[in-house]
Amino acid sequence: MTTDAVDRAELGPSAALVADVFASACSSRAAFETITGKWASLVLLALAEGPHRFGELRRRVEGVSEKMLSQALHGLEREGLLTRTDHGSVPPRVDYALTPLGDDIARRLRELADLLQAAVPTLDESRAAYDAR
Amino acid sequence: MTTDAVDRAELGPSAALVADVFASACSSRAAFETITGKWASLVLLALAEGPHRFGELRRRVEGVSEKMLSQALHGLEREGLLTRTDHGSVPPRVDYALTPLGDDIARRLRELADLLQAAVPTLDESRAAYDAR
DNA sequence: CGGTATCCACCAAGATACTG
DNA sequence: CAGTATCTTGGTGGATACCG
Repeated sequence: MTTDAVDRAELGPSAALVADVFASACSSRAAFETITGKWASLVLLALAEGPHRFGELRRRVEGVSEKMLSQALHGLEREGLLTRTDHGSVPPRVDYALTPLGDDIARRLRELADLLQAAVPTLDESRAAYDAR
Repeated sequence: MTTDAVDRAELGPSAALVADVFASACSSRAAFETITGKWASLVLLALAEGPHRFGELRRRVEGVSEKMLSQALHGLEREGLLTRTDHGSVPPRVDYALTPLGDDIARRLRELADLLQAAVPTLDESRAAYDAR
């Protein structure tokens, strides 16, 4: 962590923690941006339902391209949120699964998604009202 | 909602819900993308600590430009996650505050951020290990 | 099947300047 | 103070083609 974040450690609601998502240099912020990325978040959500193969993810996450999926997968693997298992067989088989940390995070994302899914009518109304102005 | 999502309603953990974040046409997905946007998520986190003025948010969310902040604010207001209160005074004073739904969402994001902040050592290690390969 | 490589278009986003 | 307007550019992401 940076010393800036240490200095600020007594201020926020996350007082006991040294890290700070608001700090642009903090690695928690970088991880936060990876996770909240357009595709990465949906990949995490998909993997929360169990391990998936590349093609399965491609189909599950509607609209993702191979390139973006590959990129998201690498990013999440880098942050240690998922594991990649290449079975080295022919035809190839590669499984992606969440690590414990990844699973924790995915669960929160799931709650968020559930909240949003339940709020769809409210959301649609707000948007319509805003656009009508 | 799309009929596809209705058809899929009995499959996932969100079985009871008709909406589906995985569906690119579902409004919950649009909201999900707004919320998980780079700046919007940090704005929500900041507002979870109480109402803020424009300038306060600008300072709190390290690295955000006026343009991006303004944009994020409009997006969140559109989704009905925050309210904008213009006091119409001179000098101008405008307050941004979360709606109940916005607050629900922000709380989940806070949990996510806390998880990440606590995991910083793990995160740093994973990243270093991955980059070393 | 599970990707990578390359090219390209577009737009997100920064910088700057200006206004109510 | 609280923004909007305009310009410019770098990176995101789509399409296509190809490889182990």
